[in-house]
Amino acid sequence: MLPLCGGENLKNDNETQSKLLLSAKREFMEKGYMKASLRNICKEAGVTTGALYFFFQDKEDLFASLVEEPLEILLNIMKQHYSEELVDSEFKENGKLDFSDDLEVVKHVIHHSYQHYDEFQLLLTKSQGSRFEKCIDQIVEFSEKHYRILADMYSEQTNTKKLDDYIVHWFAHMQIDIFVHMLTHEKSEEAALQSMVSIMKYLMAGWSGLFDEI
Amino acid sequence: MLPLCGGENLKNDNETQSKLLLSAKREFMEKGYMKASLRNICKEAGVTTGALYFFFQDKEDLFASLVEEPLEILLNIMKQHYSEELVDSEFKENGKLDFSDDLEVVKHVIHHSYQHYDEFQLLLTKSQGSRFEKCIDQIVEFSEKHYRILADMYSEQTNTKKLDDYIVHWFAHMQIDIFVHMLTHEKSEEAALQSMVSIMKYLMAGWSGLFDEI
Amino acid sequence: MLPLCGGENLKNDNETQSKLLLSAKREFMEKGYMKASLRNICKEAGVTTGALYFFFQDKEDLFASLVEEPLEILLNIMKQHYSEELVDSEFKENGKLDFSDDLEVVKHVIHHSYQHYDEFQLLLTKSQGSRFEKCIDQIVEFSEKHYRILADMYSEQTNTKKLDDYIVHWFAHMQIDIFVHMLTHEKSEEAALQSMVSIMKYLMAGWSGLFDEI
Amino acid sequence: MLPLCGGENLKNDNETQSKLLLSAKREFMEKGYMKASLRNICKEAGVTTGALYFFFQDKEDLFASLVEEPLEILLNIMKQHYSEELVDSEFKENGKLDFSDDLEVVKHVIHHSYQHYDEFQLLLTKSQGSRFEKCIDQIVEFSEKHYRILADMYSEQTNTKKLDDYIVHWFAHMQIDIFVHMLTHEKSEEAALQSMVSIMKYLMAGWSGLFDEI
DNA sequence: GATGAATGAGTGTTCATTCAT
DNA sequence: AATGAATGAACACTCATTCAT
Repeated sequence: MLPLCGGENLKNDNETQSKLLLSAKREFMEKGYMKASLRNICKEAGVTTGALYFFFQDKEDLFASLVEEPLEILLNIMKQHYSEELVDSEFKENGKLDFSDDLEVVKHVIHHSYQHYDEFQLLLTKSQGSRFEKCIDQIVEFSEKHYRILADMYSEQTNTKKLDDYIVHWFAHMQIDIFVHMLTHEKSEEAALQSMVSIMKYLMAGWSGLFDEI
Repeated sequence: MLPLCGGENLKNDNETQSKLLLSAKREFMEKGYMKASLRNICKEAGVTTGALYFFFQDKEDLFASLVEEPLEILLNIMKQHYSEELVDSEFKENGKLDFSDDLEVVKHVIHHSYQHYDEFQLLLTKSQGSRFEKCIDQIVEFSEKHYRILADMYSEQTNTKKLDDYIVHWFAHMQIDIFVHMLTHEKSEEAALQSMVSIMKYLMAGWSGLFDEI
Repeated sequence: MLPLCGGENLKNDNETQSKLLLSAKREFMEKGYMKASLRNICKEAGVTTGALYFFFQDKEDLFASLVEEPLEILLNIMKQHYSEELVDSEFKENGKLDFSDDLEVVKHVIHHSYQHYDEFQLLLTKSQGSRFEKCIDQIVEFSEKHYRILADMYSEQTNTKKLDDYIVHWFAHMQIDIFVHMLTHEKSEEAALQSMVSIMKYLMAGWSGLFDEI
Repeated sequence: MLPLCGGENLKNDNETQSKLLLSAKREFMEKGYMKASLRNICKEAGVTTGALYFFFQDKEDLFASLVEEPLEILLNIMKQHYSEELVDSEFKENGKLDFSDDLEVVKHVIHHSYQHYDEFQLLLTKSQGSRFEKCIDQIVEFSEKHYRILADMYSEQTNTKKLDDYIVHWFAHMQIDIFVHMLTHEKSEEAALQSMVSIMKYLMAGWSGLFDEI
């Protein structure tokens, strides 16, 4: 936390550790968490197994060292945006929900995840067998809470029915699925952003309609 | 040998094989394809390793014996529905796309997949490492082709712009994601059906709007 | 032995057994005794494992059923020729050893072994792991005894030194090696015969010289 | 690391590896390559299976570690002798072929192979199933080329007919067979040498006669 | 910091053989 | 005469992990 040594990330000071992380990233990317071989990671890094166990507790810790921080940051971005959003959340004169903040989050999140493209690939498509295999659920749960609150506020203020939990859950899930889909299929941030935004708009357009349905 | 029982599936006549399939289903369900241990499956079935290899070629064949048929049937349901649909596809007077056939497919598909609940769980969430790990893509590809054709027909008849491939791909993907999500989260067929249908309606409502966007 | 049923080999009366023997020959030829798989032999023969064990005691018995008789016959040919030879063995006026009988044996042996080409291939190059893996030694031993007697007779009658055992052993061995070599490298009986004879002549030419050496 | 002991082979520094090699030699010798059990080798060496795989890639590598070097050296001895031989090859006044160099090779080769007696036993009689199973052919091919050249030189200089390929091949094969035979049957180098030399002389005596035959 | 030797349980798979029917 | 289900030990090999140095 302290900007010692000029603020450089302390972890990367060590060359061996860096080589291991790089090699690990390649191996996990190629084979996925379970099939990845620590033996191989060490060999590719030009380092012995012992060295790996000096820096990392075990296989899972090595994987976590790659993906944990980017995930935490993502979660923090969402947390922060959502709390801000709730504070100044207002409804426009036309009585429609304002999703402009949501689009901001999306942009921010996409930017962050393309900054750490490899790490999010690992997290979203290569983590089966590790403790991160359910990380999507974690993210969903996060945005689900947000939409639950948002929906409740809306239905209170417009005297419409309360949205079913499963609708909210699904909406949140859908959003994350789209996000994952983008990250998996679009190589460039620009393309992803464009697709994502137009799809989000499409989804959000029908959102208020949900409150009128029986 | 004699068709006494009215042509009941011959495969399951054998007790050992049945016990193995049951035991395998439990093991795969619990640990996923890769971490599942054949030794364990045999032990739980009260059978030796050799017996397993009498009935199944290898680990993958054992897994396939559980999930292949349900998957094939699902694909056939989609294939059949889609081909019928295209034949008598018409647009209502109000110029809107008619998704009533799609809803029929969804109902049929959901019914089938809840009849083989465990098998689809295996297929969709436990197949990593087997040749079925990409089966979702296979299903998506299937419905994507369908929506591509549907979209082209619509834009021709209404003189609107042709839909981008990625929009079509996303729409198809989304639909499958919802399906997977339902299957994973809703225990009962009724609940799943209800959720699925209302979400499909929501998605389809905005569909024609896509053709007007820039 | 009795020419019942028209003299047909009784073994081949049974179709299943014949198919097994044929399939076994192919498998042993392709993979050698050890790597041959009984499972595979049965599958190729279109027969179950149990059937194999009805006709044959075990893997070795199956192999023996293919090669034993041809080997016995070969040994008998040698035995018969050699005993005849010793009876009317004489030395020509020029005092040289008469190998014309030996050439007769060679011709007979080669004829027999090309009549059962596959079986001798099995015996000589594919039998490792079975009780026939040392059958070459058996044949060598046979002809060694013959040459021992022949050499002793010669040295007695010509008052030359007695040949060392190792020379006799080597001479016998050499002859068999040549035979094996021919069988392995020459596809046609004619070619083999021609090569074999000229080589034998070459070897035999120097034979008498051995008795003069110190 | 320090060249204390005068550059002694570093491989054998390790005790476990040495024990494994010793145990492996015994097992391969007793059962042959295919039937040898790595489990057993490890047990006899008082070491776990993992240890074996730390030092050797697989079963074949373990076998190769025993026999490869001795074989290479043998091939090199032949290569070197043969190339020297061709350079100063001359024919004596009496017009006979000079095989004195060949005898030198034989002596050298026999000395080398008795220095590594066990390894050559493995190579020549226990290697079936490994990549060395055809190593005799390799050696034959080597000396065959040599005799082909030698024969051609002779026939050119004496204006005699060119020797058939199969005669040359057979002569080379014969020589190697004798060598293998010696190594397999004579325990001591001295006995082997004596036998080998006298047999070689015998064979070479008739060699020039081959050029006169039709 | 890092080495490299070693562990030991685990993997999927193959095999010759048996035996009730 | 032949089936086909079942055995159970064995196989080569891989793995994450440990630890004295």
